[in-house]
Amino acid sequence: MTVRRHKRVVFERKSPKQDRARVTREVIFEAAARIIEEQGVRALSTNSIAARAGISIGTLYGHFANKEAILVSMARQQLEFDGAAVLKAVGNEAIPGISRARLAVRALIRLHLTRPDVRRVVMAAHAAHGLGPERAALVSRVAAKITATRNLAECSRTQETALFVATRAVTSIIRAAFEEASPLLGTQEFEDELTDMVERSFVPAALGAQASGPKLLAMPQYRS
Amino acid sequence: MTVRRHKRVVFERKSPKQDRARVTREVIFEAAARIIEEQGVRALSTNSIAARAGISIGTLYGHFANKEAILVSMARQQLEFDGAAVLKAVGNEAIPGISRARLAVRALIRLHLTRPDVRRVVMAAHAAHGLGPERAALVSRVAAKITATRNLAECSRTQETALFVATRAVTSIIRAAFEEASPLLGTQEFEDELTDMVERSFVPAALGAQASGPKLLAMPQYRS
Amino acid sequence: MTVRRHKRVVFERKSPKQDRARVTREVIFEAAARIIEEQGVRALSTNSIAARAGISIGTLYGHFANKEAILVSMARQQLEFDGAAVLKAVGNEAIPGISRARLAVRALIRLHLTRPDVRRVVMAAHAAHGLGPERAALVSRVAAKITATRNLAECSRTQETALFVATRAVTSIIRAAFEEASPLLGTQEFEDELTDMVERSFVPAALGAQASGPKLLAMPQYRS
Amino acid sequence: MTVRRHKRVVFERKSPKQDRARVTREVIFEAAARIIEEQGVRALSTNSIAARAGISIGTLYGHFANKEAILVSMARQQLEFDGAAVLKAVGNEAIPGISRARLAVRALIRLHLTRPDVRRVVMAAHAAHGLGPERAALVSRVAAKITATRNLAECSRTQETALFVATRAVTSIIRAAFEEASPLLGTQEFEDELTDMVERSFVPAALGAQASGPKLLAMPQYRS
DNA sequence: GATGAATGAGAATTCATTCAT
DNA sequence: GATGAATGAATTCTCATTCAT
Repeated sequence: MTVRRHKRVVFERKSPKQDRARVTREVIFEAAARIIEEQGVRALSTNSIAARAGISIGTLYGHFANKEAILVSMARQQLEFDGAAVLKAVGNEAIPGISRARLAVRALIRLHLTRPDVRRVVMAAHAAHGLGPERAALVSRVAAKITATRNLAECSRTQETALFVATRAVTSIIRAAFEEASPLLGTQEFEDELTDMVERSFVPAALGAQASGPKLLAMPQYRS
Repeated sequence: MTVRRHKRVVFERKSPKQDRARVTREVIFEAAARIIEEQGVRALSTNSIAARAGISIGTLYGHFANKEAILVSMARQQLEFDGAAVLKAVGNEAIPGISRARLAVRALIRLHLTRPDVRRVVMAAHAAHGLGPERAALVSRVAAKITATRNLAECSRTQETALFVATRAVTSIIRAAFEEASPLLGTQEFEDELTDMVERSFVPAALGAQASGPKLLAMPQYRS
Repeated sequence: MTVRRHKRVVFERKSPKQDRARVTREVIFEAAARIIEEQGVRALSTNSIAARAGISIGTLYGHFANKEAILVSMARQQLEFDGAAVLKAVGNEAIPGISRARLAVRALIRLHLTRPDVRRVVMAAHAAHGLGPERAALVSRVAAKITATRNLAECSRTQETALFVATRAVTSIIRAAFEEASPLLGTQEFEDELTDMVERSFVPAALGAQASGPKLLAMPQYRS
Repeated sequence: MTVRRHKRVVFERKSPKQDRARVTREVIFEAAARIIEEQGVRALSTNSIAARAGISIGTLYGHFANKEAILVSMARQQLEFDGAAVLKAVGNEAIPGISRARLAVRALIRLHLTRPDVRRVVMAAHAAHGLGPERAALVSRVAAKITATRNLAECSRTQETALFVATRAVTSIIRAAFEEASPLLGTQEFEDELTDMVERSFVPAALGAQASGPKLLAMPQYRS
């Protein structure tokens, strides 16, 4: 009896118990996603999720503290997945002649094309919990990994601002296109435009400075 | 007794009935806004709105069919206001040396700095009701009015796509900055970056082609 | 000031004021009836009645003390109308060979075929207000008028019980047929059966005794 | 420890779960009945029922979809009970000299004497849900069981019509007597009259034809 | 750890009725 | 007498969460 039951074996990544828990969580996620897609957010309740997942409401609460926790968890999983997907797409240098920016934009558009309703709902929950900074951090981390391979020093503006604007431009515009049910979504033109936007943000300093011209008068007193 | 009470004065624009209704609606809007700001969306209920507005729940339902109708109405009012504000800002040529793009961006940032929580909630309700296209139409209308005074023909891309991307870039990025509670908000740098983005979108074809030429610093990114 | 205002002049059947009030009441009745028929009792509210009648809710309350008063009033009018209709039908001796009982049954069936839903609702309201006895009195009065021309003395049972059973049998069975959406409604057979039932109730004692004599085929039945 | 607690005993008809649910339903029924009797239908609300039943409103909704479902359920239970009661009464041949018709009539009157208000309300709800045909089917089934033991073939009219009229006559007249608070209720005379009516409906064909006499002129076009 | 009946605060909405104009 | 905005008690029903089994 050297090895205790329930004790994780060293080379085993996850114990059966943990695996089972993970499966249950996935089942819950999928149930929630289906309800959002098929019946809308208003039909999303802990009871409906449990019923759809084929588990009892008690079990659901054994895995998540409350309803919001489910959505936030889903959002985090999605964010992780998105980050990995973009990194993978960009890292794929197999196709020459296509800029890294375009690869990233393309990957993001594709990501947003799948289960847009679910994405919107879980991200809204994530944001509503004041986790915007968490998301920002993740986006920045991924962006940093990509740009780290290039020399960013030549850029005309602070890396951070440029990064922020460029990344948000792409993700936000895609989201806006969805919310407005824009016919542009899925067109080549849309991809081109976004790609250009990103690339333009990283035009060398000299050119950038020239392009943006005057910028003489600042914008003072903001107020709510 | 030359002038009777209750007698409508000639120059009154609106009948007392309409005015009263309008005032009540405004009172309801303000109450809803305050609740969102002070207690969050979850505390927003028809009962709480009526209580805060100092009217009975019955009166509230006499003015709006349901809770959602209130939010959608607020969103529409806000959109109208936004459009007017941007047009006014751009039309203001008093300050030379500041591009129209910058004026628009500045106006939008200022608009978003006011009651951001309220804006987020009402816009979400507006979008949730499938009114994305309605909003898109309004944005396009305003953008068209602005660009109509410039020669857009020189632009390298379809007017529509360019317009869409440019306008959404600005509004969406500002919104994203809010949701993430970004420290960039309110900085000069942020305004500069957005302004550049818009202006670059409308750089004449030739220059545009040149600008996007290098494409050396591909800067993709990520988001869920 | 011999003649007071508001005092009805003797030879004037109805003052214009009263006529107008009567018209308004009829308009209200018709509005209520239409709502019951078209949208069901649940849609019947003082507000919906006023709206449908094209008058203000305040005016409605100027004519009726409350919602129930409207229905009770409608029921009374209907009962009066029913009584008159039956009496007229029975009095019509133009068609020889048709028994008075049959004429009454026929008239009642026809009455119940008109606006059955409205009838059900207003009669239920009438009964719910404990006005059953009022209705009973009216039915008895009509029945008395009809049978008064015949020699009821020969009947084997108390006039009252016989009357009660016979009249209720007809009206109640017709109503039951409606509530159960019975296919018998409107058939000749149904009329025959009801007519027989009434006539049998008034068969002279001797014959009646004989008829009920055998009692071989007892046919009981059931209902909740 | 041969018998474990929580272990279902072999002869238990129903699982504890089902039993508990059944008890709760009965508690709800009784609470509703009491409110109807003591405070009238207008006091009947889901809240008042739950309170009176000593359960939470949530539990009530866990057992019934809505208020109407409770009443319809009560009506069905009552209909089942009534059918069984009548069959039992008729089957009781212990008392000779009393016709089956009389036994059935007597049973029905007795049934209607208990909780008349409750009966009226639940039956009204049942009918209002368009379940008249359901009720008709049950009545017919019970009537068929009773008459099945006798030769109905000799009857002068279609079995269906005769059955319908006879059964509805009894049940409807009893109900009418209640609604009108008739003093006849509970008298021997009333029972006699109803019994006669039923028996007369099943007088042999020959006699029946004779009794109903002329019936020469049909009654044509009915219309609402 | 799973179960699911029970909970009950609270949300949305209705509607009979009043009353100042 | 007409009007109809305002009232607010009352009603139906939901749903996140708990806890005994």
